[in-house]
Amino acid sequence: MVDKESLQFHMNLGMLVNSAHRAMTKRFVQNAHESGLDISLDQWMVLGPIWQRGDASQKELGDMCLKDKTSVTRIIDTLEKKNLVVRVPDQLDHRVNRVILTNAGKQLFYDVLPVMEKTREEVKKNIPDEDIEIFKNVLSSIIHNLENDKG
Amino acid sequence: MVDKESLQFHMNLGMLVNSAHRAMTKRFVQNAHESGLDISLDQWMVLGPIWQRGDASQKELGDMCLKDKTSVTRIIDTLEKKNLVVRVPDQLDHRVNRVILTNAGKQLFYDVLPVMEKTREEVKKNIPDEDIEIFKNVLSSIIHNLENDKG
DNA sequence: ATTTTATAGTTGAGCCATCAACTATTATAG
DNA sequence: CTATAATAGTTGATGGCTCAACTATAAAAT
Repeated sequence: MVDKESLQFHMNLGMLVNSAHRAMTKRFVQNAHESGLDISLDQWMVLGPIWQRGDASQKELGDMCLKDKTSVTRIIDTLEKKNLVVRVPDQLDHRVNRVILTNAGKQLFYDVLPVMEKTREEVKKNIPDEDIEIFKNVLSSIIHNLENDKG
Repeated sequence: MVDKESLQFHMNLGMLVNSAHRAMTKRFVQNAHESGLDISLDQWMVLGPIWQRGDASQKELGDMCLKDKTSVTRIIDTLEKKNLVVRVPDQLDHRVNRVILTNAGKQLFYDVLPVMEKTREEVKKNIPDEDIEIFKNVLSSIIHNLENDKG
């Protein structure tokens, strides 16, 4: 229930992005839950690149997901506790872990795909494709504008 | 450092929003820190409506900020610890707290305003105004699409 | 007037983000 | 070869989000 006043107040860019982000995350988790699947959006974000590549170091996962290495460590911790992935020490570089999917992880990945698709459709409902394109471009520009975290 | 591969992977809407959101939050906090101010974006989001109204119940703050009541409770806890706001029991309805700014809270609000403005400019740099408008509209539509949390 | 229901707020648990400090390993400089 | 620097990952602290369960108060139903 978003009344006029709050919406007006929230025409502030940052807050709009914040709210949209939380709404999307929440809906994804709810949809997954309704399908009997227990996974967070962040866990899914990490699972994707592992599936895509077969394996990935935590560093690579951080780059792909634009996530901090600390976050990756803890998400992998959680995924490992749930027996969805395993860490395998890299034989060449002993600093790195290769993260690979277990069979349960692969299964979950396939199960979640339609949930992702459903959520995507709910999110985009009644929004013209050309606006979505502009929307994505603006997001990319913002990320680019803020890229130099330490600059 | 966002390479092509990760960017392509991230053309996924949800992840783009996620990343943009974190980048904006991070930059705001960094800018505040550079000005010697210690405040998070969420604390600022809550401070705004209190300042605007003079006082606000936690319920109202949640509505204005599109935040869960639990989140509001804890953000107010933090703000109270920092002596930026105080909870005053409502005399008419004993269930509600009126939250008001302390002098330190008001001072901080004014101090943060230029930081907010600076951050806003950094975020919007090189993005046409009409694209920003579409961007906001898409965000509003997404929030609207996902509004029925329990529906 | 008494039950029932709704509302405002709090608390605990689980997950994620950031910062800073740390270990271990590899790469580079001298 | 050794000292130094860079890289991959972990840990602890602090802050925030969500869910579910809870307390206290107010409003509605009968």
